[in-house]
Amino acid sequence: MIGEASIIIEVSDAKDAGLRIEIIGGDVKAPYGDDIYAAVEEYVKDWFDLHRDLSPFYELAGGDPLLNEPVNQFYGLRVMGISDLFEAMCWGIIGQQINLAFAYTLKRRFVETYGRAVEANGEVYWLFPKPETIAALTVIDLEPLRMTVKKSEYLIETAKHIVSGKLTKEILLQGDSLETAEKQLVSIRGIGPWTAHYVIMRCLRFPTAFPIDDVGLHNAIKHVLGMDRKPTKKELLELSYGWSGWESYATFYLWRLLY
DNA sequence: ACCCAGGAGACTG
DNA sequence: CAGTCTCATGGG
Repeated sequence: MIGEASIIIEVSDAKDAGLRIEIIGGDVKAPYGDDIYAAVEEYVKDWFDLHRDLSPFYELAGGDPLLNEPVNQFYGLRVMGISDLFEAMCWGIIGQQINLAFAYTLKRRFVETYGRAVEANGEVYWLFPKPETIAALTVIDLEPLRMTVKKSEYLIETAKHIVSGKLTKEILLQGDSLETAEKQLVSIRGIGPWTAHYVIMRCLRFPTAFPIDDVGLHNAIKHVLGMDRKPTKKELLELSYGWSGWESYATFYLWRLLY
């Protein structure tokens, strides 16, 4: 989205020339102005976290028993962003305490019920629902999606916070402090430590964000170390001690092992 | 039928 | 503040 206008883009590998980005549809009409191209380029750079130099991470990962394998296997992988705060928070709320398969089902129902469809090259793309739309709902409206009543409440309340203007990406980023942003997020009903760190990782892009309670992270560690159980909190703290400064990247690479 | 899932809030000591 | 209990719905 650029303002209220949607732009559908396709990103592909241009080999030595880097990434190839093509505008394939949306609300904008060709010929596109330089401002459109500039906005798209910046969006993709933020989305792929291309502004970040990963060499310090690869340096520490090389000597880390947990990260050595995934870093070799997925070299070049970056933490993919969710630039829209509402979308990042919703995805975190939806993903709480359910398996990923069901989480994807719920997200699809949510988006295809309350989002906007945009067609390009004969395919339908869904824009994420706007907070104004969700803020106007009641839990009864969300019943058919079959998420828990609590999740419905959390989504609607989060939408209202954003619509009020008191919760924005810019406000969370004021002070450039993970702790400050976390404190604000956790004060919202339905946002606990896991979701706060998930949002700080995917949307605010702090490489130090660390959803340490994440079950996927626990299972990935169990897998890499060949354990017959998940690691305890104490073991997690010890194993992640060397990740300082790059916790979100360590987590993201370990998640990737589970696909 | 059973256990678990990219947790959070309420309650207790 | 740190543990424990409860919740709610579907996947495997």
